[in-house]
Amino acid sequence: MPKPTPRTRIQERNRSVILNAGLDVFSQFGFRGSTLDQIAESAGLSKPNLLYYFPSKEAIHVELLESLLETWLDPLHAMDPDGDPVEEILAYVHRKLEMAREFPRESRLFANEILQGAPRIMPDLTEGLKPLVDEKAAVIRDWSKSGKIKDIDPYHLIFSIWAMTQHYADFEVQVSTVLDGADPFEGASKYLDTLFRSLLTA
Amino acid sequence: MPKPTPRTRIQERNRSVILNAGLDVFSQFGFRGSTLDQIAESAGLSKPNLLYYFPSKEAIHVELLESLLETWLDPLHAMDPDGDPVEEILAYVHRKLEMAREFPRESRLFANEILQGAPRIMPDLTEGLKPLVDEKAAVIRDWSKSGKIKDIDPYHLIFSIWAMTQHYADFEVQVSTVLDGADPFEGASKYLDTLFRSLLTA
DNA sequence: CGTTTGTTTTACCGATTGGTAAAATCAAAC
DNA sequence: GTTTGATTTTACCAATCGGTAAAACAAACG
Repeated sequence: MPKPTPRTRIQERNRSVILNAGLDVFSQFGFRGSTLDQIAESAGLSKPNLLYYFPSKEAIHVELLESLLETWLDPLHAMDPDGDPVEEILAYVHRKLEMAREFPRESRLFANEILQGAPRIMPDLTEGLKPLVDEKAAVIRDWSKSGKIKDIDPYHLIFSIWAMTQHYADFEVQVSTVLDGADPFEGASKYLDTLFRSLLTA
Repeated sequence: MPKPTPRTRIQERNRSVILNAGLDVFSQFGFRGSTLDQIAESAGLSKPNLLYYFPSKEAIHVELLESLLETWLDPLHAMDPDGDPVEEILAYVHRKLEMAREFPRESRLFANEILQGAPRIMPDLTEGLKPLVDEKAAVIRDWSKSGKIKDIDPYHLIFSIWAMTQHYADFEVQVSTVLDGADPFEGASKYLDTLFRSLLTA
């Protein structure tokens, strides 16, 4: 157990304040583009005080990334092989879109990490994400083979769901510039429903 | 004319060497995460020698971004209102996917800039990208109204094309981890063709 | 040759980087 | 209310940051 549970309330509170500030900064500038001073100011603490709660800049980043990936894969985990194929896949789409709306910073943190070559999260990708995707891809393939949905590549289906839902979080600046004030997620939800429904059932 | 054409061959060659190195570094680490020393080493030049050809780190970044956006919007520009709607849209998809394969660094450079809030390219977004998207969205809307394609939100259609094609460049590490060696673009081309064809014609 | 122009290197600068030492302060238990 | 441990601040450090000055070098040209 390398991370003993925080003892006091102050530790609990300050650690979460720091992680929240770190999420703000890392999600915008990536690991190398972020500074401890930025995070400290955003957290309302002094820099040495940050380092009283975390041993290093990297420790904050790693803790954010690791707690992220679990949450990130939950919706995919929830895809039920025994449910109705079309509704299961569409439910996954909507859950993923909802996460992009609720946790845009987490989405951008992940995007930054992947853009930089996943130096800190690669092991979790091969040992956590890949097996899960393989498992769910097999489920989707079975649905295709048994004629319950159209015959499509399950991997690219999953990629396309990731790409389109995360796009609304990661490229929010661009999206809202083009839409000029309108709420992107409203329209996105309807559009994605139509898109994937027509793909799976046509 | 703030940028006089380079006079000598050495200038022409070194400027392009520097821009190429800058593209390597900036596309991976973003503006703030990149250093002049990194770019200099990647270019095989000394840092002061870099600054002989470019006045600052930012100047390299800006020049990369500006020359990028033109190229980036070309495929959308090429969408012909008088062509066959389905084929025009699909041609756009394939052109965009081809660009993601040929110019993944440019895609990641752009992604980094947007992730960081588009601090250096926002004007070009509102003055260049938005009007073009509005124009093409109107074209697509006309196609919908006249029954040539199904009734869909043209803005979200365009977003989805961007998201899915650029995903293969921006998230290349993740994609190739999951696919484990297979060429992503082969399957992506077929999948995207099926996806958008069924959306537009079903 | 010498001169001029273009190019590269050496040496350096102040500011900021991630991180540390240790004193000062605070909080809670005794 | 004092003692003990948790917390915060002050002062600092070596390394790296973006950038500059100026000398050294190279090339073209008369």
